[in-house]
Amino acid sequence: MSHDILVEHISKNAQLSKWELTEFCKHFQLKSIPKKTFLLEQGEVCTFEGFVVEGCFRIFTIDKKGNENTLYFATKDWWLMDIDSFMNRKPSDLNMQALEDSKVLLIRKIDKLALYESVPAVEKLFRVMSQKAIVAWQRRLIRNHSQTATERYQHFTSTYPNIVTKLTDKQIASYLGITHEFLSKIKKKTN
Amino acid sequence: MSHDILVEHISKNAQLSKWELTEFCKHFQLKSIPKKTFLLEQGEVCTFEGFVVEGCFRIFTIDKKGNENTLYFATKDWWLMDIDSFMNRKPSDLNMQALEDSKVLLIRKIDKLALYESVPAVEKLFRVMSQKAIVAWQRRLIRNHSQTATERYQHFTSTYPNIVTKLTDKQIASYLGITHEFLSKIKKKTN
DNA sequence: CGTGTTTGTTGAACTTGTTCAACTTTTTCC
DNA sequence: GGAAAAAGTTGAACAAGTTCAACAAACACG
Repeated sequence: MSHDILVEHISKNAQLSKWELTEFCKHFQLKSIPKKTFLLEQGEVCTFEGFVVEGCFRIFTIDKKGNENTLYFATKDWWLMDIDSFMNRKPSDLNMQALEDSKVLLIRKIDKLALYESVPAVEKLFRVMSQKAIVAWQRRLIRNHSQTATERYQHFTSTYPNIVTKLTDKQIASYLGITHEFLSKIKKKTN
Repeated sequence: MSHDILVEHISKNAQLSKWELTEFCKHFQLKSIPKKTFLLEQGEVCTFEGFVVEGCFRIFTIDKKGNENTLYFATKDWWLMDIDSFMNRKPSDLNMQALEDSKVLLIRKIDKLALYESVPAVEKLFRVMSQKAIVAWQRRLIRNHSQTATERYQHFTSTYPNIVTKLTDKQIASYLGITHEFLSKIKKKTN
């Protein structure tokens, strides 16, 4: 059952009682997202949070120059949210697109907010997960500053070998912050 | 009184009752940190969290190649913490150094953890602050990928004009992820 | 199954940013 | 106030990464 994956995931970040787990999970609805579909598109207000059960998403933004910039890839066990848009009801800068047929557990904003009130442990859960996320973002920034594109590519492929297989080189390049032509040259050299 | 600054700051992120505010604040001790002093040094385990009341800190890491990489600068109203080290009792990768005579409000880890239990609103407070921080880290990453060093320098100086005046060009360059020689050339060109 | 579209490759010229070294200016601190 | 140290400047040679264009390979889909 898909909720089991969610339960297992959150249990790594906070201890919730059986009742709390049930309360938490019951607001999440399973939804199938076909390949190439956008779960969220730049300009829309994000009114949900999602947890990937199956498949893969790319979260990216398109800047003024028209370049795609990939923030992250989300496979099983990753969260999909645009915090800024969700919190402040503002149009999102992000696109969330399924790279293959996928399944997500979705919670509506109204239910999420109610959950914070009715199950205080959910505050801790998201506090802890958010703090872990900060650490990850900080580390990625440091890597971007201290490593070459080649090193970053190697780090990415060795850290996420199972995600890499689902991606095109173009998508990987937009995650690393380089052109896909240059990634092609990197791959040639390191072979 | 220095606690007033803290109260004002947290009130922007969560609504705490008078009692909760008092409970929260009473665990913070004011400490003066002379210029150039390290509040935390790479390799130590971080057992506190700090809130800057006065002065300025630089939070940076030194990588294997010996290069300094500045994560952020913290002036009045900013938090000082190494989440990873604090949460997981692991040696920190970070240095927190006062750039001028500074004052911080410090809370010990043991008190912070107790506070999460005794004042649940503190969970929400740090959940909200952490989520805001994630948004900021994501934005910075996108900027690093989509903008040139010149654009990033201009963004930094216009976003933090009051911090810039406290910094050397070397420190700014290490924040932008470029060499100080190149920053010097950028400044010459844009004049 | 084939054809149109997207993805990947390669090279040449170019831009951005680095390195090193020599020098000047500013700050530190006794 | 003056010597030493740190920070900033500049130029030349270099390395990393981009751009554009042309072509090849892979994939999508009616």
